[in-house]
Amino acid sequence: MGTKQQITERISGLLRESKLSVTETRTKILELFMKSNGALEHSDFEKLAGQSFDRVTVYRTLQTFLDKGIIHKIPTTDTSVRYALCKSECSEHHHHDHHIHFKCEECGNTICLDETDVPQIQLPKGYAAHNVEVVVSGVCKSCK
Amino acid sequence: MGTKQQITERISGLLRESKLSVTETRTKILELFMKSNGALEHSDFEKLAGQSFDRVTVYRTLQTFLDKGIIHKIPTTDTSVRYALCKSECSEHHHHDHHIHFKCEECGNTICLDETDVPQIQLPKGYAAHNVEVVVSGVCKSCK
DNA sequence: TTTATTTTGCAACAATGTTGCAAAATTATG
DNA sequence: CATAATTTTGCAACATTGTTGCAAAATAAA
Repeated sequence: MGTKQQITERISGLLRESKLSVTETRTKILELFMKSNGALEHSDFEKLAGQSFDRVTVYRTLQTFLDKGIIHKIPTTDTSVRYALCKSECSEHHHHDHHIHFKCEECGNTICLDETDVPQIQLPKGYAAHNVEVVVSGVCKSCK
Repeated sequence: MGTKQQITERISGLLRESKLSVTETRTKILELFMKSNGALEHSDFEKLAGQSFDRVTVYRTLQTFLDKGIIHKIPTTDTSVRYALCKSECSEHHHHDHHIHFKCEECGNTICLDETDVPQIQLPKGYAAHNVEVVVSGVCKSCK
């Protein structure tokens, strides 16, 4: 993962590429994403290392990251919203989230399985598919 | 779909099978599910034909139906929760929702595609799959 | 360093979901 | 069919989650 220094520089670069000011809140939130390899939800951000950020700021920051293609949402069956970092192929105008998500029933973590292909779905006649979301639930590697 | 009378009887039977009292609220909500072939969200129920039901009653009714395996939830990327009727194979203890969902970007409707197979997903080693949720978004038959 | 722009935090609000409890409706029993 | 036991409903009050406007603070540009 690199040193703290390297990560901070990588984050600054990422923000500048997206034409966003490099601020403390944004840096901390991106750090958290990089540290955790799973998906995060809103509440994970408020109790952030040491200091606490305003709820409103967190909402706006996540929305900004979504708009710029830095993060993406993962579908859930409850009212929570989960976010994960996008891979480099994503950009503001072209989203490319073609990977599946795995939710562990034991630890509750949701992770992106980047190497697993999204299957081709044979839809009935008359339907046009633009995007396919797959969420598999079960037991993950670590909980087995 | 049968006459109004037949539908009412079918609903009563369904409720009694699940050991639930046959009440007006429950009947109306199940009628709405049967009339609409798509998935419904909470707000669809409150403005229900003629009369309006208490929000709390609707929440509790939907939760009860979920518990009994009469309806199931459909994953979304926002905070809304969508519900659809289960097929007959579902029961209180064994859920069998192996069908995919289609969300139309034009009309906003979500429907269950019962005939379309859920694909086999090849997970990385160490992962055990219990359930696979697939939501395809695009343009539906009617909106094309 | 100063100015212009962007971001943050607060307050206030809106929407959504939950809990306890008494009244009403439904079901079970004699 | 009438009454008792049980379940469900609706209200009030509250908790949680998400949104908007605006002035102060932080960041970027000159």
